Amino acid sequence: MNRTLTTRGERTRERLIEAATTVFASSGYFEPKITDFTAAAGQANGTFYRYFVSKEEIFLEVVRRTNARMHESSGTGLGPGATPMERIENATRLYVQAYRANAPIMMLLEQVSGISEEFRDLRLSTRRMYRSRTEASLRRWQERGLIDSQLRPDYAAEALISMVSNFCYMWLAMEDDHDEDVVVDTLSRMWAMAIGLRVDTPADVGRSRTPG
Amino acid sequence: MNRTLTTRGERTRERLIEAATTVFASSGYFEPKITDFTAAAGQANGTFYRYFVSKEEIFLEVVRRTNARMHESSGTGLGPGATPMERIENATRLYVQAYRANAPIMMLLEQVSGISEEFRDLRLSTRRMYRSRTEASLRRWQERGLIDSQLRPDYAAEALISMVSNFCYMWLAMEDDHDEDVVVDTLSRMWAMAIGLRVDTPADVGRSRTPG
Amino acid sequence: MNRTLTTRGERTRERLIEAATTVFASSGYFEPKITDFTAAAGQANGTFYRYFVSKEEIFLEVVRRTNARMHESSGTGLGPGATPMERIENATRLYVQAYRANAPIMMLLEQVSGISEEFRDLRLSTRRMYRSRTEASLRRWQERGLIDSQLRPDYAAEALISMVSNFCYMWLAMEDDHDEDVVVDTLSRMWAMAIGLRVDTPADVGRSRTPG
Amino acid sequence: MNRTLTTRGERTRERLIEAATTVFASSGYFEPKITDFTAAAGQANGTFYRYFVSKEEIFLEVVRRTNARMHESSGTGLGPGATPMERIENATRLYVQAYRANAPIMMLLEQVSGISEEFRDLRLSTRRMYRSRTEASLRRWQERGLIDSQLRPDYAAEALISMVSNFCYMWLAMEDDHDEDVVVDTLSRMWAMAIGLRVDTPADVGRSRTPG
DNA sequence: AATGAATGAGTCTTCATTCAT
DNA sequence: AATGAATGAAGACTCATTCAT
Repeated sequence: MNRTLTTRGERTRERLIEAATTVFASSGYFEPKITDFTAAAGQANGTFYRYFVSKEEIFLEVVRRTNARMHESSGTGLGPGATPMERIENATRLYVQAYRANAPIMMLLEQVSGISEEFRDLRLSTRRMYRSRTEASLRRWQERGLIDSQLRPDYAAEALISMVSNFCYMWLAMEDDHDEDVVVDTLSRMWAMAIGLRVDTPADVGRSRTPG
Repeated sequence: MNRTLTTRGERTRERLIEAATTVFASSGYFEPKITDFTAAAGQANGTFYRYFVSKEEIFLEVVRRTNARMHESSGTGLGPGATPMERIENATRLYVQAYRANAPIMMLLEQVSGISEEFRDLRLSTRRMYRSRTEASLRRWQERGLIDSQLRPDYAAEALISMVSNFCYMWLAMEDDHDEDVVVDTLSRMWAMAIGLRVDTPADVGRSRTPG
Repeated sequence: MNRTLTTRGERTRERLIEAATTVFASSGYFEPKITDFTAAAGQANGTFYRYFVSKEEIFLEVVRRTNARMHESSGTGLGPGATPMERIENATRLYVQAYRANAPIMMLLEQVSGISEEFRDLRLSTRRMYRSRTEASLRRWQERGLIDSQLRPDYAAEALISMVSNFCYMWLAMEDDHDEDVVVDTLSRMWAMAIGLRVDTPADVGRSRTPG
Repeated sequence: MNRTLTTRGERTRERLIEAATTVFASSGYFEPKITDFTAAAGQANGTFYRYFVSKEEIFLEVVRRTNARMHESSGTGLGPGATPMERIENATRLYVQAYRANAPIMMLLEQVSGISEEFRDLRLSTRRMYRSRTEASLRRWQERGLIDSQLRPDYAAEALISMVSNFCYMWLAMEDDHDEDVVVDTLSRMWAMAIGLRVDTPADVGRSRTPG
């Protein structure tokens, strides 16, 4: 296979990737046949093999692009003076929005992550990014005494990412009809409280009943 | 197909299900062929069709049994005097243990839940049970003023189940090497804190540093 | 296989044949599986092989009985003084009625006669009987100068049997809605005329227009 | 499946049909497997499915072509001045010859006409053509007073076609050794006489012996 | 570079037949 | 004699991949 593509070749390859994204999104990973991609791209079946060696390969390309979009969306955009609560809310909203925007492929990746090392790594790549950022924040906030010092940042980060990502997954996969603002508020609040960050609560909750 | 099986037939069917459980657990849903099940059960290939019409059907049976085991394991066994914290810890431990015990099939179900309504429903069945129990508890505790009254119990329950179940999934799917006790302690603690339940914390955490 | 059957065995065998007759009649020769016969007879599948070695064998038995019924129905019942026309009408009516009564199997036999020597012979057995009777009648009538002397009795007999039998076949196979009396009258009249037998016709028909 | 075929594809399809015609003719409808067609056409087994979805479909195509040939052969080619007797003889000869030329498939069609609506319709298509032509002729001749006015043209046409077609079928199916000229003469003569058309007969036949 | 025809290995599925009870 | 479970050969069909144009 010739590795250097002409402009025309580049365009054909691009079309195939776009077609595959659509096809994967609507039919999952297993159902589509090679010819579904070429048909959707308006190409002959033999053409596929000029650019990809297998369904797996084109899927990897599709996922890589989705991952890239997820990464792009995760920049905080907050100044250095932002409070932890602001950061949590901002990160949660960005995650929820990015997940929704890329839901079909993200969910697909979730499902196929069990079938090979390579898929698992791809699925982990985005998660690891969120997890390590979260862990770093937790450490910083623990050092500053802002949150529960007893939590292990690594475990806690994993748990928080689980909460948010799996909530989104179930929400979108199972077609539950949630309101985005309520979702973001609830997840942010629980996130903050789970790590012992001070959150505005009615004075009478919990603590007041068990006066020191 | 004769629906009433003899003892011998019952035993053969049972063997096939057990074999399929093993095969699914180690090879996933898509890789196994019908003959893999019959070979593992020491039966001729045609025998499969006496008891099942397709791979999907035997998988459903395998999952139903796994779900049943998950349900069985979820009884709390705690007396009426147990505190919320005790209940959370107990439930978390039971869930983590049940998940570990049935990990291969639970994870598989996670992965195939996208390929058909029926699989999705089966995957939801266990989740729904946990979610509704959780939601009921949250309502009760809110009524008694023990936890944050601002949280919507339905969203919060979904978030908590997400946190626990997806933590387990990632832990076991990605072969992270966690310690069960730390997992249970961390998840229980975060669960409790996330809902505003009073948790033993060092007196200086959070609240004291950010005085109103 | 034990050849001498007990009374019970005899009954089972009989049930299988009856069931097979029904099944063949409604589903043709190729569609039915061995288990269809046993199921229809209320017997276990293995039982079939105690009495028959194959579907072909039970079919032969079914056809033999049908053939026997066709043979029984073909006796004329007319006295020695009957006229040729009376004999033709009687024979035609008996044939048509017998064919109708045994239509499903007769038609089936028609269809399977191409698949083996044995089936062909069975199909020919009834036809041969009718043909040789017809041929004999034609010869007799030719000797008596009652009919066209130029016709070869063998060919003519074949043609007449073809006319009647195939008319019945198409009638019943294609679900044309004919009236039995009209069928019998038309076939009898044409039969008689075809062999030059004097038939009552309006004086002006044919002959009168082309006076010698 | 791409519906527009290239020249190469067209040729392959054509080869398969020709091969199938041969295979069906010599082995009947049920015996041949898909691979028999492809092997006979020098093609790989998968190739079959590029052009046909099933054995039934290729059989239908084979029969359609045979029917087309039967239709083509049925043009009389006689001028407007031809006598009814000439027309009957001509039509009979053409039918007998066409039947012989396409005997294997015609006989096969006869046999499979019982297994599906579609086959039955195809089998009826040729028959219907002959029957309606015959019926039309009979009506015309009745109007002109040339033949028996008591016969119902529809029943009579059916009977005549039965006589000719089933004679041919038995002749060729059962491998009787008939002489084509005798067959045509006999059938034509009987056809004519059956409808009361004046036929050259020895003056002493029938009528004279049984004086009113 | 693109096409679409051809290939054939890999599976599923049926069902006549045998076997153990 | 009867049962129904088990067997496995036979054949259909799919589809990734190669090939000729």
